[in-house]
Amino acid sequence: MSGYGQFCPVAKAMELLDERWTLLVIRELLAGSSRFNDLRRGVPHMSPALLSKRLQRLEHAGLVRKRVDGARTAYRLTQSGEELRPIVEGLAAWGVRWIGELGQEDLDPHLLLWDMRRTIDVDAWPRRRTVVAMRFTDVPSSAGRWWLVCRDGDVDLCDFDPGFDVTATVTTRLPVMVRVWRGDRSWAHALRAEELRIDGDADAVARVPEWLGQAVWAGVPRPTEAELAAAREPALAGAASA
Amino acid sequence: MSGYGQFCPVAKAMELLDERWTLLVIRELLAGSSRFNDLRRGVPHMSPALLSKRLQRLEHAGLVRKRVDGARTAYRLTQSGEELRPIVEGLAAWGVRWIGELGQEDLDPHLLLWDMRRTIDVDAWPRRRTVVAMRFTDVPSSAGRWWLVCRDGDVDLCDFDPGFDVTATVTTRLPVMVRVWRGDRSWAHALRAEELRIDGDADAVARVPEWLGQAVWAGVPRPTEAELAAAREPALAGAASA
DNA sequence: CTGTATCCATGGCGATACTG
DNA sequence: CAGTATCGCCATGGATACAG
Repeated sequence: MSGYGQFCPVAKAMELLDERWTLLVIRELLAGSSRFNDLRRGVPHMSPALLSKRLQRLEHAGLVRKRVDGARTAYRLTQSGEELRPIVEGLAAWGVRWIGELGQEDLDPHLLLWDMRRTIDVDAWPRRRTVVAMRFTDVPSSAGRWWLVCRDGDVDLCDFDPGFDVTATVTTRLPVMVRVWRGDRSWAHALRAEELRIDGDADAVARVPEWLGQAVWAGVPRPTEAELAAAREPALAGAASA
Repeated sequence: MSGYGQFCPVAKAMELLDERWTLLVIRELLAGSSRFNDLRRGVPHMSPALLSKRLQRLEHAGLVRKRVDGARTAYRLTQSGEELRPIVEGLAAWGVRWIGELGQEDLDPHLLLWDMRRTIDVDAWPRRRTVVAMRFTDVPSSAGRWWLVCRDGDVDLCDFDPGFDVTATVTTRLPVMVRVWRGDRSWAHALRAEELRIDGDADAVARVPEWLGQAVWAGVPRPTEAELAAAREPALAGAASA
């Protein structure tokens, strides 16, 4: 008996969606990944066996359609899966508003850069090859140096020096970069506080914040002071006087 | 390591919300239940130990505030918890649209009547005492007979004959009533198909569907034929023509 | 009424290795 | 590249009994 024994549509939905990893896989599909290994990159700590199992289950439930084209396989959301987009976006907004504390183990530079890479608005970048290097001073060098290579509307992410001239270098600590990416801090704020440095061609330096931007959900308004105060008391408490 | 190791706000939200039962407890709180035993009634197969544990965890995470008033305890959602309402409603709408198949074990008459009872719009009922009996022909008599007693803006649910005059009696099979309640079928449709009968005072009989109504989420539009067809193919497949 | 304590079985899931 | 196979643990949560 793994179900809830309820006809309530929330219960029926959660029978499918509350399994560990499932909604993150859907998040990846919503973000546009369709290859097995691209999906894996978005959920690094998930074993391939489990990812496979989840995809099968989602396909069985009609949220995902698998298509094999020769040697390649693609997973796409169906209409049903696509309609989870507002829910996943709502969860992102809720999470960014109300879960501010991150553990050290949540700070994965690989995931951060992978997310940057796919979010980057290439049209804001110069047409000619532009390389932004990123250096995390608090991370072992193997995961502490990254290169974003943008050329002609295409972005590549390298964890090794690709050898091209570096247009600008961002140097900071990983938690700072995550905070900026999440939108908890602005680029300007981090720069002013000297928690983050950008070096290189003067013209490029000024434009790096715009080039890299922030996560798509970073703009969600945070709780106001009044809301934080209210959060310490029940909402709509229903006349607590006396 | 029970977390996801991701700073993504969806992942952080799901670390909390993807635990079994959690979102159903939140659903109950959103519906207005605040007493431990009222909450229990909404999640009948959940052990009290687990409910207690979940409430503690939600309180710890700041979604719920516990208040003890003398011998009674009340759990209320905070602002943070309250802001999950659109997400839970979205899940309900999604579930009702895309998960139509219910197992026999999902058809719980107790839950159905409990949901009816709390949804009923008492203002639509007569002011004088009105009793609607419900009889499920396919359910063992112990859970097959119910009485909704409405008087002066108050509704009571009984699983035993309260002894009052019965104004009208609904007789049907449980799956039919659930379908009607979910909005998969209308009262009128079920009556016409003779899957459901209403007996009693002629005037009352005509008004029972209006008195009982349907679940709040029953009105969600179902997938059109075109959408169902599309559901069999990937959404936004991105030019599949060779 | 509002929980807590305890016990135990299950199976989900993490880890690793391996294949077409 | 796209998965499957296998193994074993331990935490999750189901069941029951009991307490303030």
